[in-house]
Parts: sequence; structure tokens; C-alpha cells
Amino acid sequence: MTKPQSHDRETFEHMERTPEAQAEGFAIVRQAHESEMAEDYVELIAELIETRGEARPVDIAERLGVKPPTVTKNISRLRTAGLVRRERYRAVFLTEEGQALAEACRRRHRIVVAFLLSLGVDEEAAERDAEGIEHHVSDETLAAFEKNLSQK
Amino acid sequence: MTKPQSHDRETFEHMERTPEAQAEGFAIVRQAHESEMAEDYVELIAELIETRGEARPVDIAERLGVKPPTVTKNISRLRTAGLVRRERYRAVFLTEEGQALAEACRRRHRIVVAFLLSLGVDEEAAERDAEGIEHHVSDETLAAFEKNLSQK
DNA sequence: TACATAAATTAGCCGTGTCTAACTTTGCAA
DNA sequence: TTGCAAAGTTAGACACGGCTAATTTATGTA
Ligand SMILES: [Mn+2]
Ligand SMILES: [Mn+2]
Ligand SMILES: [Mn+2]
Ligand SMILES: [Mn+2]
Repeated sequence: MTKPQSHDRETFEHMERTPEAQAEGFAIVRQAHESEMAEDYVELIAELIETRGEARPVDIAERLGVKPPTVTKNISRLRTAGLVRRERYRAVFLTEEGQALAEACRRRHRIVVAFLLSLGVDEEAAERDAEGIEHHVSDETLAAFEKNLSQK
Repeated sequence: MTKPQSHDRETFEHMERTPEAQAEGFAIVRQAHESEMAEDYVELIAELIETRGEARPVDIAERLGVKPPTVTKNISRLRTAGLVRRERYRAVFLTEEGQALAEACRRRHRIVVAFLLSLGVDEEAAERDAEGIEHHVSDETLAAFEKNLSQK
């Protein structure tokens, strides 16, 4: 059975996390997943507006690697969330709130990529990993990335 | 409109990613999300078996911060995936494959946490961020984390 | 041994994010 | 000016991973 005896938590170097603390961590990850779609979309929309003057669903779909109906549905969710403004059959634009979110996301994305590059990760891998990692980096960790970067 | 003129890609320092490369990155993130549930479960099950001798759904649920029916459903998915073995109403155990996955996940989790700690991130934040980040760290990036750690 | 309580399961619901097929709208080129 | 191809939307399906309410099973205690 290998049932461990009751032992004093304090005798360990690495404190065991309480079940509650652990659950809290998983809850935060689940929460991050809920914002992920919005973050990736507004970030991409901002990039498209910058590089092409407008963000068209067909381009969003191509770069996200999803089909156009998926974009239509998600854009409409973003509109409901107040992040996006648009008229039917036309290009998509960001609201003030959407722009603010996009700016924050782009900054965070850039920092994560730059940090991975500074570690010697190659460009393609850095970009790919950053696309997922960015959504799980707390302000504190982001600050640590930045600091480590400037101290390089 | 600020429509950008056509310009040579090569004149830029940071190469623009092709839409295909970008789409590939998002596809990899979506794929990672599909393995995430399995990874977190087998990792936790392995920890519970180690520290308590067995992994009971009630404990899995408590530490994951979800309700018992969610655990029942997901455990049954893991069984279908060949990661878990168990009899109804009894504790959960890992198959060979499940143990292998759990070991890989625990190792990756430990490396990510240790790396964040080495950056000066505090323990709670390191654990919380690692819980999400771990699923998006490629072998290459993980190796970079490790290397940077030993060089500390 | 019986039964109360805890643990686990089942049934059925929901929102998210993806898809295909079918349609509407737009806008360009003849 | 009109008609066709491309873009966009709608409708409807599906898997996932959450939930609650109700039921079933296991178990320790009286
Ligand atoms: Mn992303
Ligand atoms: Mn990004
Ligand atoms: Mn995790
Ligand atoms: Mn983990």
C-alpha cells in the first residue's frame, strides 16, 4: 500500500501545496483558456489593420488556420463582448477596449518571444511556443522575463 | 487607409511570418489544449498514488477544483485513451502508457517551475503559471530552460 | 448485521470552438 | 450594366469539459 505516515509539513524543503492552492492554480488556467480566443483574435486583428489597413474575415481565418464560419461566429462573440465593431460583410475593427486589449497582448507576445529567443530558442519554435505560453504568463512572470531580458 | 505599399520581405530585420506558419502555430496550440486534460490528470494521479497510495476521484476532484461527475467523465475518457485502468467505484491507476506520460509531465512541470523560480518568480506564482505554461513548452524550449538552469 | 453517510455514477444540461453544406452579398470585369 | 467568383453568413452538427440533481454503491459504526 505504501501509505505514507502522517508527517510534519514543515520538515520538507518544498512545502506541499494545499489542495485548495492547487485547485486555485487549475482554476486560473481554465480562466485563461476562456480569454484565449479573444486575445488571439484582437491581437491578430490589430496586426492585420496595421499591415493591411483592415482585418477581413478571410485573412483572419487563413492566419488562424480555421474556416470562415468559425471566424464569423467568434467575431460576433467579440462584438457582444464589446471588443470589436463592424458592419455585416465588412472588415472588422477594434473598439477602444479591443485596442487596449490588443496592445497589451501584443506587448506580452513580443516579450515572451524575445525572452525565448534570448534563451537560444530558434525563431520558429519561439513564435510557436509563445502563442500558447503568452496566455499563462502572470504579470509577475512577465516582469521577470523583461528584467532578465534587459539584464541579458 | 494607411495601405502599406508592397515591399520586399528581405528588407526587414524581423521576417514576417507567412500566414501558413502562423496558422501552424495556432494549430499546435489547439492541439496542446486537446492533450491538456489528460496530462493534468495523469500527473495528478501519479502524485496522489505516490503520496497517498491511491488516487480516488474525490481527491482528484478536490485538487483539480472540479466536481466529482466531471472527474468520472474524464477518467472514463482516459480509460478509453488507454492511460488509466480501474474498476468501477474503486481508485484509479495508471497503465504503462499513463505512467510514462505522467513521468514526462512531472519532469516538464518541475523544470518549468524550477526555471521560473530561478528567474525570481515567487513560489505560488511559479506553480500557478507553470500549470498552464507546461503544456505549451516544446522540447526545444524545455531544453533551453534546463540549460539555463544548470548554468545559473 | 444493518444502516447512515460518504463516494461514485448516471442522466441530462450548457457554453465554447470547431466543422460542412448551403445560402446571400459584394464588387469587379467584361 | 450585368453576371459571376469570391467573401461572408446561416444553419445545423459535433466533441469537449464543465455543471446539478438524482441514483447507486461501498464502508465504517452502532
Ligand atoms: Mn496566443
Ligand atoms: Mn499571440
Ligand atoms: Mn497543467
Ligand atoms: Mn502540471
